[in-house]
Amino acid sequence: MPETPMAMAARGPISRPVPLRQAVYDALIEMIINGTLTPGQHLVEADLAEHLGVSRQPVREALQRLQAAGWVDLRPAQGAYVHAPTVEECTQLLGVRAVLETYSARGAAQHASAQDVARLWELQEAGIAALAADDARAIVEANAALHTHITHLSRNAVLAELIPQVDQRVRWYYTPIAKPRGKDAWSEHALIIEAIAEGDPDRSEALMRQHTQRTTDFYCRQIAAAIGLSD
Amino acid sequence: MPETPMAMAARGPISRPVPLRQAVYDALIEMIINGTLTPGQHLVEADLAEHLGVSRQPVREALQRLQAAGWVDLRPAQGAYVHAPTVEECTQLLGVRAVLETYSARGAAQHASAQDVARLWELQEAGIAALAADDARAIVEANAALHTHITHLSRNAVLAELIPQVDQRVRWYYTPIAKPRGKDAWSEHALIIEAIAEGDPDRSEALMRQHTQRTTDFYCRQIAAAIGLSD
DNA sequence: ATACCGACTTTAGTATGCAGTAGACAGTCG
DNA sequence: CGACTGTCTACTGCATACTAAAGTCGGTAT
Repeated sequence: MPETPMAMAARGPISRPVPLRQAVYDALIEMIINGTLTPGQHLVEADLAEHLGVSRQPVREALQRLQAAGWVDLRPAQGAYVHAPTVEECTQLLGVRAVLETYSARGAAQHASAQDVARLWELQEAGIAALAADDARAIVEANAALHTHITHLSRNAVLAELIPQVDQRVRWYYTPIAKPRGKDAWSEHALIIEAIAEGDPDRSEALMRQHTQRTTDFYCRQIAAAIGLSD
Repeated sequence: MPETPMAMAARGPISRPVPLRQAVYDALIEMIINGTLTPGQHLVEADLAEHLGVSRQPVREALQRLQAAGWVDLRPAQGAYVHAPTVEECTQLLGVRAVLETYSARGAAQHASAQDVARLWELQEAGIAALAADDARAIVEANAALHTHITHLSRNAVLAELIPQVDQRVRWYYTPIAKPRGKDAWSEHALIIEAIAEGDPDRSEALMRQHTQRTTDFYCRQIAAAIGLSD
């Protein structure tokens, strides 16, 4: 069966222009994360549109999604404002993340194949490397990649849809404290991966709960310290 | 036929004061729940716009949000399709709901005032009444109201933002089995409220876990039975 | 001097128009 | 008769134009 010269299809459909609304969405998140847009700032549709070189339409659609994801607050007849997270909110967010990640670790232990586990170890390596390189951005990225993959392994589409919403915001808040937390975090990751590899849901769950709890505690202590200093 | 805004009277006109996109959003969810729009159906923006008596713009924005909430699938350059939930997905959704509700019950036990508890008992009464009246729709509504209020009591804004996304969909899938599950469910509710009233986080959590787990199990058995019958 | 009222400006909300693309159908060639 | 290709249609994606409302500033009257 000479499957015609369609063999090139393996190359995938040629680079498709990403929908503008998606590009705008990504661009705005990037701007929020790197501080170009500061919390509380009023986002004027026309300005964003001009700055990004598109019309207001894609900007509006992106803002809708950003609201749904909790990045901006959309006040009726008044426009969009970059969401200003409070300390309580960060704590709450970390709490919710903990619960979801814990659940996802359980699922991962039940469904992961040997190959999946191998991939986890690869990501673990990358994290260790980032830690050694002392690159905060890379650490956070590797952390997100590992957790995302665990979520994926749980084979739960709903979870996979929900967690990124939470996780991306955690990533934003978490960046400043990624370095000091890093060392312990990656040791704990190793234990979790082992539990998943053994297919032990209870232990995976317990370890992940401990891990996320410690991250939350660490974050709270850092915040408390920071407030203590600034006051 | 000539464009007459009266044609859409069947689905009711849209009240102007609230943003159109919001009205359209609600109207579409209602249509999906009550079956006017069937799973898998292709939603043509222009058609919806005409039927609701608005332009395509608010319809587009509503569809964006509907995708974010998991009600429709938005395929690039092809439009919106009513999401067709699979059995696995329902199970997964119920699983995620379970962990979120469990977490929220713990929070509620830690924060609820006597007044909050009184409100819970009122909602419980309403649920019992709906059960007695044998009104499936009212049962589901009362159930949602009770769970929503518990979520609120946990004083967790992130949770309060996330759960409705999940819960509204659960509500959709759950309606058919609400009646047989109702009796036990409301007895369990009473126990949970008691635990919250006593401010006992561990017991509240355990009871809610049990409650949601039983609901999930019940749902799975019903589905299995339905498949068994139809095969 | 201050408080209230009204026009003005700015910006979100909504409608419509245009172009690009995917899918369907029919005509044509092997 | 079957498969391929060219065309045709219908829909989405994006842009622009218009409308309505909220906020602001200046003026006037008390």
